[in-house]
Amino acid sequence: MNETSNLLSRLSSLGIRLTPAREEVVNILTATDEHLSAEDIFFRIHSKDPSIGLTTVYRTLELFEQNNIVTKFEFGHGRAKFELSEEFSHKKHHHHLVCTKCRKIIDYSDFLNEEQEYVEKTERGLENKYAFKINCHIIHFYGICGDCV
Amino acid sequence: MNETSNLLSRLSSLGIRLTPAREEVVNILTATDEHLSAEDIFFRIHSKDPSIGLTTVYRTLELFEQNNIVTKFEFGHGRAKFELSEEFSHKKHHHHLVCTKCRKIIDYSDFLNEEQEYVEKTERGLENKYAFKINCHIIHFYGICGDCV
DNA sequence: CTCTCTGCAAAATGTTTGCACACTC
DNA sequence: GAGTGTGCAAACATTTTGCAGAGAG
Repeated sequence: MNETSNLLSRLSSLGIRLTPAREEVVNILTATDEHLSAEDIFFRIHSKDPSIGLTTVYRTLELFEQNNIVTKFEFGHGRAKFELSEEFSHKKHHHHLVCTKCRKIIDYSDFLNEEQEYVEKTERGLENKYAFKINCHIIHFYGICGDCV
Repeated sequence: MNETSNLLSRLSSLGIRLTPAREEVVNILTATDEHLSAEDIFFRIHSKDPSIGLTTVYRTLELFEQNNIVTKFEFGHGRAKFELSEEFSHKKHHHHLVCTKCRKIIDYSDFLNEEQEYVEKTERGLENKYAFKINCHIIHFYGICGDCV
């Protein structure tokens, strides 16, 4: 079973109907490697099916986010970006490298062993010390990319 | 030399005048351990000096951010939060533990050794592989706090 | 006198909500 | 027929900008 059928069965098991709008959002997020904003997604949908509105895109993304189907990132500069959650994405576990000048975002999947070791240790420790149940983590490195120096 | 005089000399070396509004922003950020939004800062200033406007607070924060005096965080939910950069803060190097239910933010300074090892290795590796000059990193752990279970 | 800093009001931006209609079960 | 999903327009919240005046050097 691939990620997409996995996603579709998750939707139906949650009782979330697969309407045309939702299907398009899934398609777009599945097809891209970029980090898209709600408006980006809306424009791409709009070129295929102009009857679908921006509001629906927002509502779909919120619904998906609350069911852990998509993850919302705020990299700064006020516009949230969305990507499929790891479970439904063909992308590997990754983090983000952000150029603070041109705002380019690079996904990197390097150093996962080191990361995992650090993250596991830290998560356990934080859960104990602060009585948290930790669900996820984000790691962003910020800097200036080669094109911007 | 403490952090505050350090900060003041940085401002003057940058040719940034220490106006009353800017001084108040510095005072408030120095005095607090919380993560304040622009509006939070504005309200605190306003109770001391009602003549200072929200616009000036935004402009001051932007100026400070661009000169690495404050760091802007977007934890989600649309409102940016500001804190003094490490160099000027009495707080230790720390990261954030965020409750996704009540939005509480805990600063933690634990596991810094493990972190440093991981971060140094990763930074060096990323700089080489992606031709970046990395300036900083953020690590956020998200979960549900003890009060919210 | 020039340049910086500011407050105010207005604009811009990104996102959410109210409502009426359409569609599904 | 009840409940879900939708588009549109309006509302909303946060942040930014234009402008004219105040203040510093």
